[in-house]
Amino acid sequence: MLEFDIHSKQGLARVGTIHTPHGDIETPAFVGAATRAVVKALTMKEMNELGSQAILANTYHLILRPGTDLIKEAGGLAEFNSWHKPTFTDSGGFQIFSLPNVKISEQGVKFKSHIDGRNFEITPESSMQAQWAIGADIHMAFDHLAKSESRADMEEAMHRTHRWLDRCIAEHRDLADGATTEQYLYAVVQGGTFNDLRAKSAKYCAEKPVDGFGIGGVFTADGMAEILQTVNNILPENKPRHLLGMGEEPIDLFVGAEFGCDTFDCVGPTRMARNGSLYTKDGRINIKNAKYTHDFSPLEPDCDCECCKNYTRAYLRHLFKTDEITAKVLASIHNEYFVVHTVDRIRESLADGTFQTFKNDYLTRYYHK
RNA sequence: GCUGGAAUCGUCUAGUGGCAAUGACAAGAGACUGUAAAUCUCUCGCCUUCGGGCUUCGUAGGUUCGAGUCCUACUUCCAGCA
Repeated sequence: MLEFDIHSKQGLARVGTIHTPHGDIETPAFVGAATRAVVKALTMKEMNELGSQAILANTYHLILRPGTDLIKEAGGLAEFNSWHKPTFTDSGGFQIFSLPNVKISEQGVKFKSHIDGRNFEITPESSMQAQWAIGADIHMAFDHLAKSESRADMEEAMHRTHRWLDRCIAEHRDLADGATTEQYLYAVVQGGTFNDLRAKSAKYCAEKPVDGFGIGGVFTADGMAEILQTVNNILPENKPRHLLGMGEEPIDLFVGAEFGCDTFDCVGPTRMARNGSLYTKDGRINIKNAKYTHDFSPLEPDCDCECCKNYTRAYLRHLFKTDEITAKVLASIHNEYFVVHTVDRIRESLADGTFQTFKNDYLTRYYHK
């Protein structure tokens, strides 16, 4: 069983430590999105220096390229990409939802590679096998997101996710038998925006022999608090919970932590960075805007990231306007630092009892309320 | 000096009688939440009560119902010959 210590609690929120074979994660924590075994534009050294505790790679993408056998041959994900701290893998379930032309059956999902048109099939069993080959510390069960917001579709997707969870657990147990490494499995809670379905899904997952939980299918801050309260009041307190895919908006991180989530991942910060949308304490700014041409101040005056300590807004704008690779590097360092550090501060404020004040001050300033 | 060729939005460019005029770049702005994203969208002559109105394709004339497109002259640039 994955070890998870809880040091303090405040309502549903908690401060803890997840102990993985590759080290500890102090929670709440923001996990960097390293979909293709890399955080886009950044080196692992840079990720280390900006304070990232863990990364999350995607099974779907790694099956297509370079193939999970290759990662196994390299000695596992940590050896392959030189990230020697904790790792997660997402199951590939999200791609069923996000890609066109997938054929879903009870057995699994058939699709053509978007790269070369080859036919692939992912099943709960093959997803588990792939994740074991990749060798991340924490695996996600192969889940199914609904094809629409309708209750019927949500319910169908939830039930399929549950049936697939049982197959994932069986396969994971088989793979764990005789394995030389410790790898852990999270169940994924579905149910869309329907509280009764969320409750049903949480109950189902809560009773299973898994190491933690992913909460999937949450897409907006609206209604997120209610969903998380429903789900996290049911999930067992002593296992970690990962909020899948949320964290582009700082409010998501506050609400997520406040209502009992321990880790987050999101592609938003690095994607925003590559597109020139950079976090400041006063909200996101588009560094490409003409008004920053002569702005020789740092992006964030009291930010300790490499970008803010060394470069000005005018310089960053110049790098973006000239389409220099370094623009994306510096911007990604800053945005990733920003969210990692925001969650670090949330953790500290929960530990010392100042969370509500910190949250109010932060969000008031960020969203100009 | 002679003979050809060329002049169209900030730049390059499409356009051979129905055109406010093609495409790219540049510029301005917006979007992005378990990454088919170093991507995508919009604006880009002036004005507008969003119906339209006005002024544009080196300059000045001309032909024509109608000219960026045809004709004449001029200006500038390019090539060849002197």
